[in-house]
Amino acid sequence: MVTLKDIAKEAGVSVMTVSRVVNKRYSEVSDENIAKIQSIIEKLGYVPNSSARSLSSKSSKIISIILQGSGNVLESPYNATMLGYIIQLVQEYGYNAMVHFINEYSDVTKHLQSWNAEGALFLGTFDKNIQQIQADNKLPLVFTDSYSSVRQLINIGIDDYKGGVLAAKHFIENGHRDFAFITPHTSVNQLIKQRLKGFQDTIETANLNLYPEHILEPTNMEETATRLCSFKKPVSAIFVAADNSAIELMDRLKRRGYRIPEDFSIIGFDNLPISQYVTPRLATISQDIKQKAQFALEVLFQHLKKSILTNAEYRTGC
Amino acid sequence: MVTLKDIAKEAGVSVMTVSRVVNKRYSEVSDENIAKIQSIIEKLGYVPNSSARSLSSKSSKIISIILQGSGNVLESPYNATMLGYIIQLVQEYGYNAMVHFINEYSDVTKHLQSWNAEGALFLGTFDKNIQQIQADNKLPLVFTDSYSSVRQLINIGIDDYKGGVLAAKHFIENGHRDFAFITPHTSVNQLIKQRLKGFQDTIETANLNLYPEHILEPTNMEETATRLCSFKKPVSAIFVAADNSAIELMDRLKRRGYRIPEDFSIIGFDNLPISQYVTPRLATISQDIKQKAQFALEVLFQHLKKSILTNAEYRTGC
DNA sequence: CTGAAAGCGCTTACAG
DNA sequence: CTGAAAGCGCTTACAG
Repeated sequence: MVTLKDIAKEAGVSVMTVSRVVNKRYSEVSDENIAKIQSIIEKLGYVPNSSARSLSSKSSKIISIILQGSGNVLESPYNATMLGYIIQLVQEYGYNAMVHFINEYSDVTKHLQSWNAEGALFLGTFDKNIQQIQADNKLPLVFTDSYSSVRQLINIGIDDYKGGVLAAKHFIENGHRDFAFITPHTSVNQLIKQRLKGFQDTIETANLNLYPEHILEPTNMEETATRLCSFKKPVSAIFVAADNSAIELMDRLKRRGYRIPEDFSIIGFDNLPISQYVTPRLATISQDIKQKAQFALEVLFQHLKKSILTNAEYRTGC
Repeated sequence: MVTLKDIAKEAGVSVMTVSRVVNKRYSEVSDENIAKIQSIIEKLGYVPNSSARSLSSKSSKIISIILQGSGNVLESPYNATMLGYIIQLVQEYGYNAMVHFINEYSDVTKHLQSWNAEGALFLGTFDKNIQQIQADNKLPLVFTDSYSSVRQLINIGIDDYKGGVLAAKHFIENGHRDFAFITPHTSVNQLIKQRLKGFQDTIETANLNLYPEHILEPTNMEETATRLCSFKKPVSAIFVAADNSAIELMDRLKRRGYRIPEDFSIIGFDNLPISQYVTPRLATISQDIKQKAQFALEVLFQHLKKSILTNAEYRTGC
């Protein structure tokens, strides 16, 4: 491994002079030395040791990306797409992405402190633990899709309530009167509840009803399909709060001989690419994942620069 | 930040004694001190500094995962699923996952050396640069889906050739005589060529033909659909070497009024969950992504332990 | 069983 | 413009 010392010896200067060149502090070094040192760096293939840098400068150039959930969380296209954009952007900002899948919340602090991460980005549901995480970690923390009531919080989300409103309006305008709401496989969190609330409020404003027994939290889509088809008061309009689940449900219903959208009209959420390849195309509430990632990183680096933690709440449309 | 020194002072011992407890070298410390130190660690919430460890011990506990490709590579369900399993496993082994998206191959060395990664795992096409990467980095490197001719190489792949054979056999057994082969959107690499070769060889062994003009490398599926429908010698059996692309093509053909499988029979590759939710269900060559990830990590850690780099080639069935 | 010394590769802060 | 000193938090290697 080539070190500053090796370069210094070869160039006949001190390590400090080499360090200055490596860090592009050119105004502090003579042109002659800059040229000489750069050519030696090139020749020897010097790569700075990030651990040493992190240790001495307290700046690790690491952004931790923390995903909550069970099993392979990247099987969810939403998580995968979001994570992909985030890593791309972290790299563009000149940082390194360390990815952690989390179950125990105490692990968050462990990971962040252990690597001296400069900032962290959270995907998934952390609502109940945000306060603790914030108390333990004094670095910029950006949450996504959170509905925590913590006041001092940076969150990037969409207007999930409005998503529910849009779904309900669409159904009502198309003459539907009997609705169901299906939560996705993932845990039922505040985000889902917001979508439900927007849906429900809009239905009730139109003097219609979303019956409690028509709100399902499936663990199993096959069973959900069975229940949907055996309601005493049949429904015609189904809002499934995530495309994945909507597509699976649609498949089950079709295999039972029901026609979509004649027998059941379905609206999903996310507008994943795949929702356009099923038959019929899935109607869905769209959200711009790329923009969400961009926002999240912008805010993160803004706070990283300023080192000021202020309250912030950002929501984009859908 | 709490350090070894803080704990040592509080416990009235040297940092070495604390270090031994932190590293669970209990046989070297008195029971009394173990208990005392552990309780202080707990009380103060001590987390070891990984940079310092990495610097002094040369063991970073970092596995770099390197993805090649352009744009958001995690929009590919294959990449996302694979990465998800890999990260899960890296964590289970007690290591940390650093993820890098790569375009320039020189960046590989930069990243690996900079963080003193203990091992690296590669997703995507690196064939032409494997030799260089290996020469520059003396740590266990595990490639996936590679068909490099480099002799000293650890690779985890499936039998892509056999995948092509299976597709051809299925078509032939079902009476098809006119075939097309479509490469996926991604770059045409050796892996795709193997699938093609297996397909082509099997067709020719059956005294049938896969005409060169029926092998398409689409940049645009709409255009591909147009070309498929305007062949002078029409085809009935289409092998698309990735599910994503197969599903998109199927959609285009259906929208033009063609019936699947009556007008065109299609086989994909990967058996992604989504292939079972399109109508009709996509016939596809299955590969076990989870098992591939498990193999990859097993081999990586095997070599990490032994610190011996031997030749190895692993292929699972499909 | 315990600890003092040296060092990992870098940066900060200072003196010149 | 340049460099010697000290230190970041830990581990290795040794002495006792």
